[in-house]
Amino acid sequence: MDNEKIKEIVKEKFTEYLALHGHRRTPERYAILEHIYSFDGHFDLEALYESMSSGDFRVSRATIYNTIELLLDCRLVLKHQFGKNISYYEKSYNNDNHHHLICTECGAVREIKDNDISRLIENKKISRFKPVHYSLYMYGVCNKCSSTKNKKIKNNKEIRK
Amino acid sequence: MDNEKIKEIVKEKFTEYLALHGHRRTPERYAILEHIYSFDGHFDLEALYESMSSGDFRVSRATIYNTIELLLDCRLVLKHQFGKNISYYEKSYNNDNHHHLICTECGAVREIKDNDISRLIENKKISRFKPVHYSLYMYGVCNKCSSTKNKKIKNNKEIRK
DNA sequence: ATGTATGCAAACCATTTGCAATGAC
DNA sequence: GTCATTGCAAATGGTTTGCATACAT
Repeated sequence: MDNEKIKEIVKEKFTEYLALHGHRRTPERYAILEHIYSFDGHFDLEALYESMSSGDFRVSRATIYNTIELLLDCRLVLKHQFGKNISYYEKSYNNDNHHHLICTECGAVREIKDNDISRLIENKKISRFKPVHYSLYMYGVCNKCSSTKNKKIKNNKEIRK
Repeated sequence: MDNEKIKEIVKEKFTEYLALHGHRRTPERYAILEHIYSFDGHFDLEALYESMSSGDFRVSRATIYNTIELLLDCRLVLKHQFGKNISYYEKSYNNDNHHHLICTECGAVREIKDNDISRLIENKKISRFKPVHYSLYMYGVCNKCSSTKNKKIKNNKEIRK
């Protein structure tokens, strides 16, 4: 789908959400949404802040933190915590379901799709719980780190001989 | 399995790990492992610290933070981040694979088992990545919050009429 | 004896909060 | 005009770090 069309739709959805909850439609909030839907992949809020600071609409950190809560609540943005003490986010509208591979050595995050897994999770019926969304994180060692790690352990063994 | 037997096994595994990596076998490290395997469920490190402080073996926060890294590395403990800016942990040996239901309203965390999902994820072949473990978090609304939330939105609508 | 591990306190840093000024309604 | 929202700066709090002391090897 055309990216401009997507932006239009998410803005409409945001407007509906704001109205429903009695929140004001401020230019800051729309600028943040617009900015988030202008690029792909994960981002943290400091990066978003800096990226917007150098752009044409500057907003404060406080406003970014406030607005991201609204965007999470209306499901236009997803939050991830991959292990470090920092939160990452990604747009969620028109962003197909995917799972995350996280390298425990270097922290690299890769995305994969698997419709069988997705379908099974989405169709899971749970008593006394209304599922809204889910995150599947697979931790392991990426190709790049795989050889390095074995070397390290081997070295330790050698040292102790 | 008998819990004392489990403690014995995990201590052995920890010893192997320490030897392999050239780390010392300090009483603090074993006391922390022993303590973690003395109860069920999730815990954060502040709770662990306080729990151990009132017990018979006091360790510093720094040592807890250091030791938990080792226990994560040798896979005797699992780390979770359920959305808040705090990390939770749980023992992983003899702790059957389960998934987490997280209520986005009240933050309550519930565990469920689903062998079909587990099997599908565990058997997934991924190129250029060696999976070690995974976490599946399902976010939604628990029974208790389900009615409360609808009331809230309804009230907002009424107010705006 | 050597140097890793511990304990303490200070530092760090992502996030939250308080408050005066702004502006959406 | 009212009060939610913004921006700034200070506060918070989980986690990390620096360093002197202790102790596993």
